[in-house]
Amino acid sequence: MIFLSVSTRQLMHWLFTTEIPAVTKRISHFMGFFSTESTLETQFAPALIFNLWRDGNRWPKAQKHIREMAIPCAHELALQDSDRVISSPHLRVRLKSLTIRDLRDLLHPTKLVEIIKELAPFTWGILHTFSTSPNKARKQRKTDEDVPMPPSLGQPSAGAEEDWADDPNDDENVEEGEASPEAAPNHGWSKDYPGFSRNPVFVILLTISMLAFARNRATNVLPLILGLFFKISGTSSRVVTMLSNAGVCVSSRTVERLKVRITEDAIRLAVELIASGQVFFTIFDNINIFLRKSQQRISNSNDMINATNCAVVGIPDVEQFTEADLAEQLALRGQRAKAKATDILPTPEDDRIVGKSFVALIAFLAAAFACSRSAGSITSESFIRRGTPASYRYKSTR
DNA sequence: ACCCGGCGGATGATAACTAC
DNA sequence: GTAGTTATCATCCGCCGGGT
Repeated sequence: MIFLSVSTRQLMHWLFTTEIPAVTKRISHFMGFFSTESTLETQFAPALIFNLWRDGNRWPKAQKHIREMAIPCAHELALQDSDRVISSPHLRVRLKSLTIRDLRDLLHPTKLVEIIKELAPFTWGILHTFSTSPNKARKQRKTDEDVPMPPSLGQPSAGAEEDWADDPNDDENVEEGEASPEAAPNHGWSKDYPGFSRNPVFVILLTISMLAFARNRATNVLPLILGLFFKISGTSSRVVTMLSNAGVCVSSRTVERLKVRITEDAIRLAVELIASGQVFFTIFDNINIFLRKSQQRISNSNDMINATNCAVVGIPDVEQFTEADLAEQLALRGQRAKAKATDILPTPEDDRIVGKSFVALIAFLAAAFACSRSAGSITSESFIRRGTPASYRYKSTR
């Protein structure tokens, strides 16, 4: 190099652009990846060069420019992440074909965390570094008490996205923490992020969801769940509109459509159960919801929703009615008018059964509670299916 | 190319607030 | 005290554009 009086730049440019076979062979070897080697620097020679360039003690002024070189690569990685996220079938919900079963499956945000983490590892890593790196107070506390912090904090290097701590594998914390932070029974995530008042995993999940929803409105899993949650929590339409514009949730109108859809599905399930021949019972329940004061000057009127809720509950372990029972059943029709108080008077036998049922109910609740503490969910054997067959509005005047 | 999901805006009602 | 403006709500409608 000195003998020929060429600059390093000229030499490097020639090395990586020449067509001379003896040189290209060596350069290809230099650019190759050798997975059997132990360290990255021996696996991939450019990594060795890059790490030498990153020596801030030797070339402090160059560091700024070397980092800037990585920015276009970061953009490419972000675009790849984004493409994967918006084209994933797991993250899109089609309202028209949504069923209650689908919706129940969706209400497990832990699954979403795993899906998005896999689809967008780079973006997740960047946001993780952004949100979980210790702030001034935590750094101070760490030096004072030597509190163990999650790994990967405080090293925002380009390779940091791979080595952050595994996600807390707790079932409902993301959902619970979002729905009712005070009532959440176990803050499982807080042991992974000591000192944090919010679960960073949920924040990152929501961030990526918002970004993807802004780019492609069909990537709507989390916005749909959150929209439903906001709506049924009584959030005002202005707030929902604002959150919808920010990409947090779908519009109020879309939540209305979702409600229509799952109501249709609920009715379908109820009809299915009734038509199946299984023994069932129904519960009717009136609900009266105050909406707003609609008139005060002439009359005192309120707008209310007055609806009747109907639950159809199947009883699995009861013998089905047969045709032979039909005559007996039909003979009962109209007999209620002749009923007397003594017909429904509890007998000692009833008292005994109610007592046993009560004990059994307590036992079931205790078992369900224990189950929910260990497995994170209650699986009930009863088939409760609900529908809202009729709802109507009228103005009540008092 | 076409379907339809989702969005923005309209609608129609009244209470509450504000400027004059 | 009056007139005008703003806020609020559920629901309806037309249209854009993503996805098949």
